[in-house]
Amino acid sequence: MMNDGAENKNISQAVIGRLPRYYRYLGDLKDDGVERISSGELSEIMNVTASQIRQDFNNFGGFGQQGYGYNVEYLYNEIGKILGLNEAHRLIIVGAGNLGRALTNYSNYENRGFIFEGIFDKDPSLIGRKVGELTVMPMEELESFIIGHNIDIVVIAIPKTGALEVADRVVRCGIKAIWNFAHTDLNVPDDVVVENVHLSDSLMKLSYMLYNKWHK
Amino acid sequence: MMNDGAENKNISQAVIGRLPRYYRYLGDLKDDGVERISSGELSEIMNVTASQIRQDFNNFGGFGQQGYGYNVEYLYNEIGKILGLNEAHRLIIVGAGNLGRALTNYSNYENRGFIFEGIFDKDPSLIGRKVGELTVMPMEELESFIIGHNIDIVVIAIPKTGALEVADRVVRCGIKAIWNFAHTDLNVPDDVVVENVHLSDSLMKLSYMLYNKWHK
DNA sequence: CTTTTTGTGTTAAAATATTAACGTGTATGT
DNA sequence: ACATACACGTTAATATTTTAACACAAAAAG
Repeated sequence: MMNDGAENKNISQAVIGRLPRYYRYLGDLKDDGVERISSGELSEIMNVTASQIRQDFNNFGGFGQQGYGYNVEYLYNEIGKILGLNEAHRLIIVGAGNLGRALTNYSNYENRGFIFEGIFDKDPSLIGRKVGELTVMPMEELESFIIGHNIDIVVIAIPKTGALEVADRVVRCGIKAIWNFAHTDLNVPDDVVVENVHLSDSLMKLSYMLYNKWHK
Repeated sequence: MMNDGAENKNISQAVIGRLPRYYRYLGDLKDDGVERISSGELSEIMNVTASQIRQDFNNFGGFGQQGYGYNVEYLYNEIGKILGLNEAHRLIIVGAGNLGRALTNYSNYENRGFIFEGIFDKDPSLIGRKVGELTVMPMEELESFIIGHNIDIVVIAIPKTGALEVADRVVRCGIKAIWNFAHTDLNVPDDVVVENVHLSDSLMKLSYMLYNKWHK
């Protein structure tokens, strides 16, 4: 039996962090034509415990049925909704360097629903250049573009010098979500969410694990 | 008083994940000329509890002194050693697309000690092209290059089709660490460590948080 | 030199997260 | 139609992580 849908329950970061992975595996299963799956089967494929899977889904009310399991397509769609993928997101990228250009192209392929509307840089020699289907714009137009194009999410892909200033500027325009690739932490108000992708940190973690393989 | 250095203690993933962030803040403090710092001061700067900081460092034996705190430079160096940054790492990138090219340049600037030795692609039209100081090589030369140049770490920056095969190939050459940007999980032996950077997952997490800001 | 303050390493307590156990509803097979 | 097996949601137990408390060593002050 389903409960209230748990809209006002406090979902832990641990659970949220696992949702995209569920979504990915369920998408693959769907593409393979799999119609139903049990927590036990999924647990084998994903290398997690069946208990954790049921527990995680139950945070949002539970999507399965006793004796049957989960309908793959239904579950896939429900998790998509939880992740906010039913609505389109409009993004801009600040920084037209290698990383900014890579993200423009990469994410357009992989992520339906995340639409890259513009790319900015302060370097005059880059302005006007094409990046995929976009044209690099000067930083002066940042604020007006955000407001005029109803931008949801700002991607910061510039060195740490300048990242904090850009964050301040976009927050003042009402931006509530920042995808931060700069090598620093941002200081933003409580109602603004930041997802950091610190590539150096990730590489250091790999380095640690390489030299300490005996732990797991 | 310091204990044995805790070489054989089992360090949790939670702690390891925080080490690079400590390293980053300590590096900044060092650059600012700060000589000593207490867990209390550091906790304010980093927005974590002082207790956690002391607990984390104590996993490795503890680096501070009562009544004094921590010597910034010493602590910075010690954490660097723990992360394996005292030794040079030789990397290659598989995939000379936008992301692969971005990583080549990005990481050379940001990360001393991680040396990019080569870049590979299966697309004939890319082979021979310059990426920074490197020249794109064909996939046929992958194995011989890894062995000949004593490569430590392989970066996978290709679409998920092909990623598993590349992982198999490099593991057969004795590679023990993979930095994986492909949109899939790799299946590798137990003694090989994989650090995943799933950008789509990260973006979905941001999307979730944007629509569920009330959970902290 | 003695006293007071500082701030660690460490132990204990509280909070979270994960795993296991189980009762019950649904599907499947005879 | 009935019995059996399946597999969920849920509760309970275990394990891990985080936070708080404290005893004592070193530094600073008097």
